[in-house]
Amino acid sequence: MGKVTLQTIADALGVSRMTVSNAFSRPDQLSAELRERVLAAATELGYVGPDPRARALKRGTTGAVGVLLTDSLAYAFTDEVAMRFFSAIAEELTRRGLALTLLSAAETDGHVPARDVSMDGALVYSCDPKSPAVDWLLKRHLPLVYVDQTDRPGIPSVNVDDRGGARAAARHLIDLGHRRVGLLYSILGSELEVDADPQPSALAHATRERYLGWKQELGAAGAETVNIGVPIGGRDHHYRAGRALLDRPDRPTAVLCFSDVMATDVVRAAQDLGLRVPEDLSVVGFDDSPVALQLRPTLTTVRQDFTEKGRLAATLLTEALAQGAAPARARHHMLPTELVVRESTAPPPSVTAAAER
Amino acid sequence: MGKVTLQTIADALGVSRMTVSNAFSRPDQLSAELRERVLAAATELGYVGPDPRARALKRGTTGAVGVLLTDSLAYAFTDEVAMRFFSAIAEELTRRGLALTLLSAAETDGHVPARDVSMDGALVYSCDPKSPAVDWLLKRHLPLVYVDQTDRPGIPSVNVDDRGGARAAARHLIDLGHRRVGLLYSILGSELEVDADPQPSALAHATRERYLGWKQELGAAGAETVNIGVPIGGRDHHYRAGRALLDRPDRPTAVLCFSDVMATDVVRAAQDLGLRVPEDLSVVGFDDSPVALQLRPTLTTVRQDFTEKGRLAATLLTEALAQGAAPARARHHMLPTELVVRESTAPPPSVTAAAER
DNA sequence: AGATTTTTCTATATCGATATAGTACGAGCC
DNA sequence: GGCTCGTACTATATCGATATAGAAAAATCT
Repeated sequence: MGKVTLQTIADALGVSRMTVSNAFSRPDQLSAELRERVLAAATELGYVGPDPRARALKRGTTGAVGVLLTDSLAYAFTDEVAMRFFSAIAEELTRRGLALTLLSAAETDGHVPARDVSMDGALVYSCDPKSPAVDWLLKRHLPLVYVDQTDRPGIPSVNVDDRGGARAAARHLIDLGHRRVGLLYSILGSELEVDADPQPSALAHATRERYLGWKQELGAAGAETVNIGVPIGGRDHHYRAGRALLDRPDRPTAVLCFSDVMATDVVRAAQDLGLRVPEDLSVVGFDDSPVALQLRPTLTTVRQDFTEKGRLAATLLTEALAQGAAPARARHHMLPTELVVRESTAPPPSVTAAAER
Repeated sequence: MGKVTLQTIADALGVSRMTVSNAFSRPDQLSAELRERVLAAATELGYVGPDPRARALKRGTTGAVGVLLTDSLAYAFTDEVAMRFFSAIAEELTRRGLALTLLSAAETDGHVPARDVSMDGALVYSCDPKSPAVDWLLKRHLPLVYVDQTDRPGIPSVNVDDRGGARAAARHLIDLGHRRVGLLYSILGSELEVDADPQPSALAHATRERYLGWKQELGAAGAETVNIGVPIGGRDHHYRAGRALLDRPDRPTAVLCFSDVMATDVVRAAQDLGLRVPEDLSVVGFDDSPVALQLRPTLTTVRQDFTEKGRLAATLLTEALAQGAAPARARHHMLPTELVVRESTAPPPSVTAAAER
C-alpha cells in the first residue's frame, strides 16, 4: 500500500501539490470551494494532515520544547517541588500550543536526547551544569532558558534568591539564640559526608547558594556548624543524615535543611530519638512545599513561588523562540524568597531553661 | 552566515556527503582514519551532528514518544498517582533512549499536539475517550498503548482491575455491617451532582468501573447508596462533596471514594463536623497512594501497582514500535488490585452499640 | 477601454539528511 | 591470469512537505 501524501491528493484532484498544502496550512490562499473539495478528497483517501516530520524540516520548527533534567527522569517525578514547577510550565506552554518534551541527561547506548531529539528550544532545569547534555544544547544554538542554574552570559535565566532566603533562615536561628547549627545539603555523590567542608564549586547551584547563605550569616554571628552532605535520590539518606547529626555527643540545637522533604525526615529521626521539635531541636526547611504544612509540628521554612518561576521560565522561552536567532539582551531574573516561621523552631533548650529559672 | 550541514564538511574535505553522514551514523562504513578527519573537521566548522528534523524525515523515527493526557497538563502534574505512573514510564523509556513528550488534549488556536507533533508512538492515558485528540492519534496510525481506558480491539492496553477492587472494598463494608453507603466518584462537569444516578457511559473508564463494582456488590447485599458526582480538578470540590454527604439527615455510615486524595478531604470534612473516623464514619479510598499512610487514621484503600503499570505500558509501547506497522495480536493486560484494610474502617455505630450492650 | 490590482492557482527549488546501488581497488584463491 | 570477494568510498534518488516567485484569470480603478 502506497503512502498517502499531498501528492496523492493533488493527483486525484488534478491540482498542484502546493494547492493541497495550502488547503491545510494557509486557507486564505485558495478559494473556499476548492478547499472544501481538497479536504473532502483528503478525508476520503485517508490523509490525516501534513506530516509533522516533513513540516518540521521545511519550516524549521517542531512545536515542542524540551526540558532538560537530571540523569534520572524517574526521580524528578517523585519530587513535589519539581512537579509544581512543571505544572506551571505546562500550563503556560499549553496556552501557546507547545508540547513539552522531557529529556534525560543520561546517555543510553548512543542515544543522547539533548543532541538527537528535535525541539524548538529548551529549559535547563536544576541539573549538573557540567553535564554533557547542556553542552549539546548550547552547541545546537537552541534558544535556552536556565532555571536554578548559575547564570551564563547571553542566556536568559530564572533564579530564586536562594542565598537571601538561606540567610534569613540562619538569622532566624541566631535570633532565637542558637549557636550550634547542623547544615544538611545535597551532594551528587552516593555516600553521606559527615563533618565535610564542601567545595562550593562541587555543589549544584541551588545547593551552593543556600549553603553559602547559611555559612555567611552563621559565620558573621560566630556560630558553629556541623556540615553533612546528603546524597540525592533516596529518602533513607535523609533519615540517616538526621541520625548522624543527632546521635553525636555535640549535637547541635538546630538544623538547617536543603529542602522541606529532607527536613521532614530529620524531624522523624529526631522524634525516633525521643527529641521534641522544637523544644529540643529546631528544624528549618526550604521551599515551602505542601509537606511543610502537613508536618507536625508545622515547618518553619523559606518560601519560593514555584508557579511564578515556571510561568516566567516558560514565558522567557517563548519570547526567545519568537525572536529566533537574534538574541535580545539576555535577562537574568531573580525571584524573591521569604522566611515563613511556623512551629518547628524555638529557642535552644539552654536559653529556654535559663528563661524558666 | 551560512548554515553548517553535512555538505559543508564534505566540501571542506573533498569527500562525498555520504561519507560524512556515515562518519556520524555508521562508523563501520569508512576507515577509522578518515572518520577521525571528518569528525575533526566537523568540530572545527561547528557542526553539531545530523539535524534531528532531517533525520526524522528520512529515517521515519524521531526518538520520542508521546503521552496524551487530559486537557489540563498542569492538573496532571499535581496528581501524585499520575506522577508515580509517569515516573515508571520515564524510567523505562529512558532506558531505551527515548524521550517523553507530554501532549495536552486541548486545542489552542489551531495547534493540536496530537496531530502536529512528531513522535514514534504514544500512550493514551486516562483521558476522555471521546476526545478528538485520541482520534487524531488513531488516524495517524501511530503505535499506541491504552492505559486506564476502555479496551479497543487492535490496540494493546494496560488496565487495573478497578471493578474487582471496588467490589472488594464494598464487600469489606458490607461485612462490617454497613447498609447505607456514600459513593463519591469523579465526573467531567463542573458542578457537584448530589443524589445523581449517573449514566455509566458518561463516566471516564476507571470511574465507571469502580462505580459499577461498588454498585454491583452493594446491590447484591441490598444496601442503599447515596451517590455524589464530584468534578475533577479542585480539592475544594472534594471537601464540599464530603459536606454534602455528611450534613444530610440520612447520613450514611460509610463512604467509598474514587481516590485516596478524595478520601483525605472527606475525612477532613467529617472531622470538621465532629464525626470520628472510623467510629462514626468509615472511609475507603482507592489507589493506595502515599497519602493513604500519612492520613490519620491511616486509610483503608484498594492498592494498585503504579510502577508495574507504567513499566508494562512503556514496554508494550516499545514492543509495538519495534514491530512497526505490522500489528501483532494486541494484548489487553489487566493488573490485579488488592484491598488494604487500615484504620479508617470499622463497624457502623449501631452495630458497635449493639455489641456493647 | 486600458492600466492596475487582487485573487487563485502552479512550477520550481529547497529544507538536511539517509538508503540504495554502484564503482574502484586490492587481496585471496586455484 | 582470471575469478570471486571484501573494503572503502561515491552518485543519485528519495523522505514529505513549504517558501518563493510567477502566470492566468477576475476584479477594480480611472
